[in-house]
Amino acid sequence: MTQLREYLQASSYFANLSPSEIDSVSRLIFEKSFAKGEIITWEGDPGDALYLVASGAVKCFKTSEEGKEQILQIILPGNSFNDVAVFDGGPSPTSAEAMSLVSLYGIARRDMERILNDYPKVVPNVVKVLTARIRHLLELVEDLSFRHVINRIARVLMEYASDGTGSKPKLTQQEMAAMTGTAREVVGRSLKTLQEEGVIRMERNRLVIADKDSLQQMASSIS
Amino acid sequence: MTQLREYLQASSYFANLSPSEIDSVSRLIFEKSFAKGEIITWEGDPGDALYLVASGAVKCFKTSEEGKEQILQIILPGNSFNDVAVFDGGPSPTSAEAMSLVSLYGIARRDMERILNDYPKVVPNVVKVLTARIRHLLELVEDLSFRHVINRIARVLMEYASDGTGSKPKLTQQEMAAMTGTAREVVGRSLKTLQEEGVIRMERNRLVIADKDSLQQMASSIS
DNA sequence: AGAGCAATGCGACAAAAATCACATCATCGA
DNA sequence: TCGATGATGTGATTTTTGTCGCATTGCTCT
Repeated sequence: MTQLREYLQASSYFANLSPSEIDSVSRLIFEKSFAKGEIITWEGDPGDALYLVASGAVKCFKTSEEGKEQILQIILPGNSFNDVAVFDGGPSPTSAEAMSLVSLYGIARRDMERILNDYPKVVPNVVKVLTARIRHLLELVEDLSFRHVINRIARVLMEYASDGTGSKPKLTQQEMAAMTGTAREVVGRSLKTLQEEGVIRMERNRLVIADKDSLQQMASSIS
Repeated sequence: MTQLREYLQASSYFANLSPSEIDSVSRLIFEKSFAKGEIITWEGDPGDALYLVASGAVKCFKTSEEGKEQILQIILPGNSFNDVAVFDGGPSPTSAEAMSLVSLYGIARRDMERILNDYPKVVPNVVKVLTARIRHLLELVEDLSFRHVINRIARVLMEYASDGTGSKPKLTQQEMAAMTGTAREVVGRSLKTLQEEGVIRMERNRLVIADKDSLQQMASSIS
């Protein structure tokens, strides 16, 4: 319980609440866990609850009619998902799946409404979260529209290089493909190219960034 | 002035304010006009003001290093732009250009803050606007990631077919290319294909939808 | 340890999209 | 009305990306 309160204290939604307010909020929260591969919410579902990731990683994605997947965001501890549907009352625009064993803090929509009502201080935080999401999506659009696959992959590598905390999950080529809007084979070929150019190195089943500057270069360049 | 108040009454931000509240808000608003082709805000500029389109059309877009343009949204009368930068205080994520003679209602960031403070009723509207933007961007990503150019173009044609009000500007192939993340020539060829299939028709410099059902079909299908 | 399944590696091709190079058509001012 | 400029039409060609097919490798769970 203390753990939950500490978590909320540090979260983007509730960081500026007083301890007693945090306490009230925490009483509205339910906990839930999912095993790797389990679907947490389906695209099209009503947005009944907002989730904060306590541990593990969650991918938010869309699926095409033909089964292709586009990952929009990987949610790491401290961040939330399913916000849009909760705040506008519409159907969830994306599906969410546990990429590892995940534990979540959930807030029912009704309760979130109550919180916003009772603690107006939370409102600016909501706005910050939403604008951040917009900025993130704009970057994704920019990527898809301007950059070649190999450059997008370089960006993914930069962003998801393990930071030692172990919170970022190891990505499969399939997942990188879903993040960059391409096919798995293309990711494989791109990684091979990067390797041939000495930018990355494969070490016993582990991908190592050999030349961070070059990678950064590739990640920002357009062709 | 009455015109302005009527406009605000119907806008997504202020629809639920009382006449007297509308009146106070209206006093904070400045008007501004731009000729076709003029840049209203540059990507990277501080978000000093939020704009509501009174008449004309504004395109929000990003530009790549190589000069390619990606249009994110065409703002028609009644809608707003530059919201993100105004609400989170960051630099504007996109540029905005007048697609025709445009007249705008502007609200300085400071004033918008004041409004949010004085009239909390506005807050849910802000959230609605932001979530709508997120949903719109998610659709764009879906489009770029899942659909072929010709299908994206079909969507653009569906969405921007003139509705008789004349508020939707006639799009050039160049603009359609910027909306669908492709090159002008590809748009031209796609239009030709659609024409050969009898889905659209070119009538003396005017594009006519000949078979709306087929077009709708193309717009939703994936390949 | 070994069966089974998921993740990779990779060659060969097909398809879509981008690029280049011009010709032609419209439109809008002067 | 005549240019000038912007918008289009179109073929040829190159790049990039997507797809198929299959062999391997590596990991996990008994």
